[in-house]
Amino acid sequence: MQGTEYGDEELKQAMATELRQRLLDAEKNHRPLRVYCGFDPRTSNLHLGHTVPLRKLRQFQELGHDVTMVVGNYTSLIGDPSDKDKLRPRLTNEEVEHNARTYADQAYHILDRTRTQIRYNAEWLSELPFVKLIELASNFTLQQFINRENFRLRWDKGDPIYLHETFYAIMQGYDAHMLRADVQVGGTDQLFNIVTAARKLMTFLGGQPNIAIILDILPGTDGEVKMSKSLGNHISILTGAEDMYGKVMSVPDKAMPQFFRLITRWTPAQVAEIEAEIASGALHPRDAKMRLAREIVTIFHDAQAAEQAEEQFKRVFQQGNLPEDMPEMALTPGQSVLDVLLAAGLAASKSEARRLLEQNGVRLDGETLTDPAQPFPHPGVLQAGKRRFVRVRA
RNA sequence: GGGCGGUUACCCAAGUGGCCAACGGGGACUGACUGUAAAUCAGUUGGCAGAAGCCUUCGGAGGUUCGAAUCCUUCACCGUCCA
Repeated sequence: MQGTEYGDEELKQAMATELRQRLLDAEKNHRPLRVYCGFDPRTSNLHLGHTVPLRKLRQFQELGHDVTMVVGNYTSLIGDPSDKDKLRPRLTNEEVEHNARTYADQAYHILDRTRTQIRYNAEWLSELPFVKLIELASNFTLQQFINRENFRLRWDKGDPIYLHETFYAIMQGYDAHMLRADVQVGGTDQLFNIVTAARKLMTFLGGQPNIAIILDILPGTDGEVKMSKSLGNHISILTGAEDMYGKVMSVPDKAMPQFFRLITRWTPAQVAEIEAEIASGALHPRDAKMRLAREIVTIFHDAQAAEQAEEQFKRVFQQGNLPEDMPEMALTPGQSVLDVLLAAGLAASKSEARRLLEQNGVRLDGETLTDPAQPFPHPGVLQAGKRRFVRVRA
């Protein structure tokens, strides 16, 4: 249950107990548990936040259970209202197909490809007759939806809540039923969909309700709010080793516990040990974070890349030396400092370049430049701010 | 279908004829401090020129005016109440 967050101790205990019981039953019948997690085919570029449920699925795989990723190509007609307040345009089948494939490819950084099944929920949802939907919907009241926090907020603000958004939970519940899922994994934003909707529907349809594994939300690089691309605080899993390492290091200390639990391969015992060392002062928080960064880069690249990224990090940021690789540009005769900043892509406009200069944010071979109009002094390493470098060649 | 309200820069949000490139907050960027932390402090945050100044921007189009984000007309979208 590492990394779970139910927001309610009783629910957590209930789920833990039920999971234990289900494991015993499964063992008795010599079958693995059917574990699933849905994903939204709207995204295909995964960041670390997306890997949280994947990590949990992986743990189940390692224990020998069956794992299914459900591509929500039918539910995406709605868009999960759990964390959104706007409708999104419908995707074409090709887009869904493409996103699903790239999503899966990235997911296999974590999941065992040979033990993962992929299903599309249009398979059963597109054939759900209206009369069946009526039956399913009759299990819920409007009050349940209105009391749900994210609808509640919108209700109170006077924002629209569309009728069809209430279908989402029902559809997800039906997915669980069709898969005869034992366990469903999701973030805290899925609490309602899993616990209220899916379990109820599964029971109604004559099956056993699935057990909810509700995972805590991974904060972004700001350490404050959930990692999300639109908030700009994400770490893409496709980013380079050095960038990934550096971004992990920029995460505030207070977010480390969540990173430890949610995205590393570490066991609860290992996490406890590191945290104890930090608490006792035996381990500097910075060094703990370096271990974390190294672990994360190792997962998405490999151990060698992680080591190199760490060396580069030490060289550039701890010792103030230059990075090994940096973009290059050729100097054109007659270019001013301003021209070069622009041409090197270190500033988006001349005004921005001037600002950088005024704020002492520009260095050439370590020497601060301030005059925008002066001819570019000489080839060398041009630096804007702390972390952007360009090698200017003659 | 009717009444009322809304649409402002990356986001939220002030501004109701000139003092508005547009208050404030968030975010972002730069500097100091540091563990590339975090927190804190200071500065910057449309473009061109950088001295003055000029240009583009406040949902779209048109109009009134010496002058509009601010007034009028119209269109679009959104919300809300009533039906």
